[in-house]
Amino acid sequence: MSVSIKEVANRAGVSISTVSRVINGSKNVSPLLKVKVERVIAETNYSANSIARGLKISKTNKIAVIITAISRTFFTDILEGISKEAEENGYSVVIAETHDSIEKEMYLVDYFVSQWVDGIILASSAYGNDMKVRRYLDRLDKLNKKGTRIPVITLEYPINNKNIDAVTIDNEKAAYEAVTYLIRQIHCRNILHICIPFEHYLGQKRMEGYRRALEENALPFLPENVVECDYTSYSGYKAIKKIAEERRDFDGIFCDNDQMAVGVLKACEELHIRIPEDVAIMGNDDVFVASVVSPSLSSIHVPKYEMGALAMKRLVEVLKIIEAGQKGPKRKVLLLEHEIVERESTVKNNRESLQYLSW
Amino acid sequence: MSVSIKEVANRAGVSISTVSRVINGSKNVSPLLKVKVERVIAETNYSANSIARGLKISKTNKIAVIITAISRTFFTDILEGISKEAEENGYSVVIAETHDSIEKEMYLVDYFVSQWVDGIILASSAYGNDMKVRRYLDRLDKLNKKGTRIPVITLEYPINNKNIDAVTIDNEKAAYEAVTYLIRQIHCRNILHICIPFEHYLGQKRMEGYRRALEENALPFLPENVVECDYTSYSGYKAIKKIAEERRDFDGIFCDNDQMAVGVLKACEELHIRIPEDVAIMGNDDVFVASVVSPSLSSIHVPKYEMGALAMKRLVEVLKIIEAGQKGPKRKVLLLEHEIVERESTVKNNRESLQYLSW
DNA sequence: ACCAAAAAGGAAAACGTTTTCCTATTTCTC
DNA sequence: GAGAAATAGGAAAACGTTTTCCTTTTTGGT
Repeated sequence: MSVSIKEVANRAGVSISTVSRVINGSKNVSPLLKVKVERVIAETNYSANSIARGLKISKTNKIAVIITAISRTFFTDILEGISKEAEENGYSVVIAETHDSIEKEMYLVDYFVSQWVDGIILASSAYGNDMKVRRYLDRLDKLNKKGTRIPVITLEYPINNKNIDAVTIDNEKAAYEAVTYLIRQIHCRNILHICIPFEHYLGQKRMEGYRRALEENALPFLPENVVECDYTSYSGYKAIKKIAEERRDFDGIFCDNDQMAVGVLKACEELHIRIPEDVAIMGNDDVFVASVVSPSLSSIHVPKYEMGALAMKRLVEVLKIIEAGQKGPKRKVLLLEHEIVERESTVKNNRESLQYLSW
Repeated sequence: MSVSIKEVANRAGVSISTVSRVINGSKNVSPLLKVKVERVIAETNYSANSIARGLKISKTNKIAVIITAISRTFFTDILEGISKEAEENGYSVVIAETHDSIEKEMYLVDYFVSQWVDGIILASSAYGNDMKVRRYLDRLDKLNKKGTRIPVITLEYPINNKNIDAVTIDNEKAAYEAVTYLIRQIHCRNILHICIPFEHYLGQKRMEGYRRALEENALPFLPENVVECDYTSYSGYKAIKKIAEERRDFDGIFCDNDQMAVGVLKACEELHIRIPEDVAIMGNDDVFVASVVSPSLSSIHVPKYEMGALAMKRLVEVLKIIEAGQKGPKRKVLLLEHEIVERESTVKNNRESLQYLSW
C-alpha cells in the first residue's frame, strides 16, 4: 500500500489539512511548513489517492470514449487526437468498444456514468427511430442536462437529438463532391455506389449526395447500381463479383468507406479490370491503408485526428463552464472540412511520396 | 447526481447495511426485505458508486494497458483480445500510449498505480541497462512483490527482470525460421535484413535468428546486408532505395515488421524489381495490412489476439491468488506459437481468399 | 415450553481525501 | 501599544460504500 496523507502529516509533524493545502496549493500555509511537507512528500514519493479525491470532489478527470471497434482503422487517428488533447488538459481516457451492438452501447453509457467519468465521447451506432433508441437518446439527453451534468459529444455525425454536441464533416456534401469528381474530372458515366447499411444515418446522407451529383449532371439514377454492403472488405469484394457476373457495365465506383474499397480493388484485380483505365474507384475516410494498397486508393480525406482533438477540446470547454457553476452552453455542431485526395485508383501513375506516409 | 445507497435504504425502509448486503448477495437478509430492496433498486435505477466502493475495498476492477501507440497496427488485435477477456471477467480496461518514450512509460506506471488499477499489461520500451532503466525495473519489481501487490505482465517479450510475467513468442526462432524458409524453400542466397533498432531486445533476438539461419545453411553473414531502420514504412523504403543505388545484389529480404516491409514493397515496385521472381520478401507480425497490399505479403503470423487474451487471463489468475491472501505465484513466461504465412511476396500467384480476411 | 444456537439487521467505523469551521497567532492601523 | 483585521493551521465532517460488531429475533432440539 502506498503512503497516505496521514502518514505524510505525521512525518512532517503537521495536520492532514495542512498537507492537503500544500498539495492543492491552497492559501494559508506558511513557507516553513510548506517546505517541510514538500520534503516529506518528495522522500516518501507520496501521491494523492485519486479514488479518494474523486469521491470527495466528485470529479475523476476521466473521459470515456465509446467506439464501435478499435480494429476499425478509422478510429485510430481519432483516438490519437483525443488522447493527445486529453493529456494536455489533465484528463485520462478510457476506451470501450460496442462492436456495433446498441445494447452494449447503452450498457457502456450507464457503466461509465456509474464510474463517474467527467464526460463521454461517443461514436454511436444508435440510429433508427424505434422505442428502444428513443429511450436511449432520452437518457443521453438527461445526462446532458443540469444537475450533475455529464457532457456527451458524438463523433462522425450529429446524433438524432437536438441537445447533444457533435463534431463531424458534411457527409452529404462529401459524397456529392466525390461523385461529381468522378463525373467531371474522370468522365465516368456509369457509377456504382457501394454503401454502408441504408438505415444508418451516414448511409442515408451519402446516398443523398450520390443522387444529387447524378441529378445535377443529368445522369440517370439506377437503383441496381446501388449495393448495400456491411463495412467489411469482403462485402465490397462480393458486390463487384456479383455485378460482374451479371455482365453489367460500369466505369466508376464510389465506396462509402476505404475498407470496402479495398475489397473492390481486389475483385477488380481478379476480374482483370484495369484501374483506373477501365474503372475509377473512390473510397471514403482516407484511412492509412488507402495509400498503402496498389493501386493506391483515391479517397475523401476526413481530418480524423482533428476530429478527435476537437471533440476533446469542446468537452473540456463545456466542463469548464459547468464547473464554474454556470448552466451548460448551447449545443454546438462542429463541422470540419473534408478534401478529395487523388491517387492511382482514379489517376494513372499518380504516385505519392512515401515520405509523407504517417505509417 | 444519481441516487445513493442511503436514498435506497430510506425508500425501502431498511438500513444501509441491508441494502449493501442485498447488492453484494451477502448472507443474513430475509427474502421479504430482499424483495423490497430489489424493487426500490429497480425503480430508482440505482447502481452502486464504484468510486466509493473502490475506496472501501481497495479494488477498482480496472486494468491498465500501456502500449507504444494505438496506431501501431500490431496492437489492435492484442487490444481486442485483452478487452474481450477483461469484459468476461468483470474488468474494464484503460489504454494509454507511450509513443516510445521511456519517461512517459515510467510516468504512466506511477500514474496508474496512484489510480489503484488492479493490474498492468505492459508493452514496454524499456531496454538497455543504464541507471534509469534499472531503477524503473526495480520499481516494477516492487509492485509485483508482496504487500498490496499490483501484478504486471509484459507483452511481446520478457522484460529484463526475472520476476515479471510475460506472454510472448520465441522471437529468435521465428526469425530463424523465416530466413531458413527463404533459403530452403525459395532458394535465396543473398538475404537482406531490414531491422528495428539493434538496442531493442526484439531487434537483438531477430538478429540472432537471422545469423543462425545463415550459418546453419553455410551462407556468409555480411554486415552490409543488415540495415537498421526505425519501424516505419518510410525507413524500409529508404533502405532499399539506398542499397539499389549502390547496385548491390540481393534476392531475398527479411523485414522485422510488416510496416517496414510495406515500404520495401513500394521501393521495389518503383525500382521495377519483380516480386517474388527477382526478390522474395518476408515480413513479420502478420498485421492485417499484409494481406491487403499487392503483392500480398508473406509474414510470420503472431497470434496477437491470443496474446492479449492470454495476458489478461494470466492477470486474472494472479489477481485471484493474491485476493485469496496467498502470496503471488512464481513467474511465468507464456510462449505462444508463431507460424509462417506464405503469400504472393514469396510465392507467385499465391492468392488467398478475401473471405477469410478479418478486415 | 425452555435454552442454546443460528439468523437477521441496525449502528457505526473505516477507506483517503477535501473543506468548513473554528481558534490561535501574527500583522496592521491609528 | 491596543484593537481590529488578516493569516495559519488544527479538528472534524463529509463523500458513498463495505464490514465489523453488536443486539434482537427466530429456529430447533430436548
